[in-house]
Amino acid sequence: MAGDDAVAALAAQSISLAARAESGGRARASARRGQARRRRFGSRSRVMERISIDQARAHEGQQVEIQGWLYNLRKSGKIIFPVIRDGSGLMQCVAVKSNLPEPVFEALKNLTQESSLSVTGTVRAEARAPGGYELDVTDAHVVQRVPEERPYPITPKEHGVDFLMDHRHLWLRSRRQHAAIRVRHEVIKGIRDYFDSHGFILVDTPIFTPSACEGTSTLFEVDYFEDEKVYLTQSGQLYNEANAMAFGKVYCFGPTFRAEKSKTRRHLTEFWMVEPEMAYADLEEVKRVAEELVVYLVGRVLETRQEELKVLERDTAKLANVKSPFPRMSYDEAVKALAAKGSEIRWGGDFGNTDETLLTQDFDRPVIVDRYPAEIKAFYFQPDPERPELALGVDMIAPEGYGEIIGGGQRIHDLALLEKRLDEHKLPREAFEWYLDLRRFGSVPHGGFGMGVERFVAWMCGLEHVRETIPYPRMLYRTRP
RNA sequence: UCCUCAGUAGCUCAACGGUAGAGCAUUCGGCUGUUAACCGAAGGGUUGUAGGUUCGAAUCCUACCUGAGGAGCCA
Repeated sequence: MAGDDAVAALAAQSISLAARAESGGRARASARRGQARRRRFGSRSRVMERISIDQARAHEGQQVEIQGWLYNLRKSGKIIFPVIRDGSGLMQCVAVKSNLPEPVFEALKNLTQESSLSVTGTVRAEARAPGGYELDVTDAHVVQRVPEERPYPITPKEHGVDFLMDHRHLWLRSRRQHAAIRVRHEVIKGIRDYFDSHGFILVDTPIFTPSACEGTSTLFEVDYFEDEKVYLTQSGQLYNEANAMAFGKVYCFGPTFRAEKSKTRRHLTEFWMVEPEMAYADLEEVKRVAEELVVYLVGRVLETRQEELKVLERDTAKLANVKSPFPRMSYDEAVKALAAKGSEIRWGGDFGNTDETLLTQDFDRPVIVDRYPAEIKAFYFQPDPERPELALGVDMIAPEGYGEIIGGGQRIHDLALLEKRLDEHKLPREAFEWYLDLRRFGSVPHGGFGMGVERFVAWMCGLEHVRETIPYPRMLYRTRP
């Protein structure tokens, strides 16, 4: 109620401001103020419903009000077509000069892009309108008119990456960005639904951490109080292991930070990661859950976000192939396959981006690779019992060049072995005492994985770069807006 | 950190050693079914910065700044 009053007051104020700019607009402004006042007292709310554009279908033939922003305006003399967006969709409106009070028609006709306004009118099915419905305008109220001295910078034509990134706060209003963020929303919701319905408990891990998971070179350092240094987390995994020993099956889900000086289409310095961890789980169970999650998420996006994928011009046939079982291979087999394809990889090296693309090019779904050389993996991986030089780690590589979307594996549960590994990696024992406790008090085999949300969403959307999958991307040389 | 490419009107680009131009955006005019509408007109520039070569530099050279793509590293 208080919100409505505030909007009405703002509308009245902005109309009087707009009217001052017109010559002889004083009487009209006063008339408009009268309308705004009647709205405040709700005299019209009984006959007219305020709807969001995505509800238009259910209000065919009815008089409704839409509150939004001017997305585009096409003029043809005495008939104009303002396209309004309200966050839920786009609605083409039709304003005919002969059917409207002169000031209303003139205000609409001269409106600038992204000016905020509310329009009232009748919803009508119309094949010529994008979306299938349009609004025959009977009244309109401009809330704020964007002044022409400084027009909205993002025009309907093309723009470069630098310009769009500098205007990210406005770029989010565009259709493609809207679609990508909605797919992101669906993926995040899907992740939560999957884990919540499979016996997992959300137990979030800290963002400020006292020490590194895997060495300090890729951590952002933060000044804490009294000369203390802390770091922004790059993984919740160590805490996840403690949580799994407390709750059985857990997941954490939040932002993570990597101070890697990576400058590619797959990297952000701040990105979201979901990390499940399961007590009594071995490598095979980790692989099973990872695959089931991915199949579920792809199916869900296809089911609920067809409109968005269409806007993004995503070839959904490629996503429809993503079903169980995923092809699986060992690191050994992967290296052989890559060598046969002409890669320069040698046993013991990690896969480069071109290697990842080569590995997946023969498949229409993600590829699961496991049992990597222990040397190129973190200290906490359980060794393969048959070949101790291998770590029971697993990666899932998405098709179409989207790269590694999941990394995980089985963790060391033996105290002596874990102590040995800490020494080998020259990690300070005292910082890991609490972590070692997990092997002292009822240690069990366990494992889990991490999935990067942005890479997954980029794959779903078919985007060239992960920067469009997060509202405000943080990258090597970009921290604004 | 390294390699490659690019900085010209608010935006996207052209001009490639000889007076800086187009489309979009903005303003004005026209159009009653437009679909990034269309048609006509106007305003809009220290060509990223600093040096250098030249009669003359947006254009050639050097350094720097900014951005993009890639490598390594990673989700």
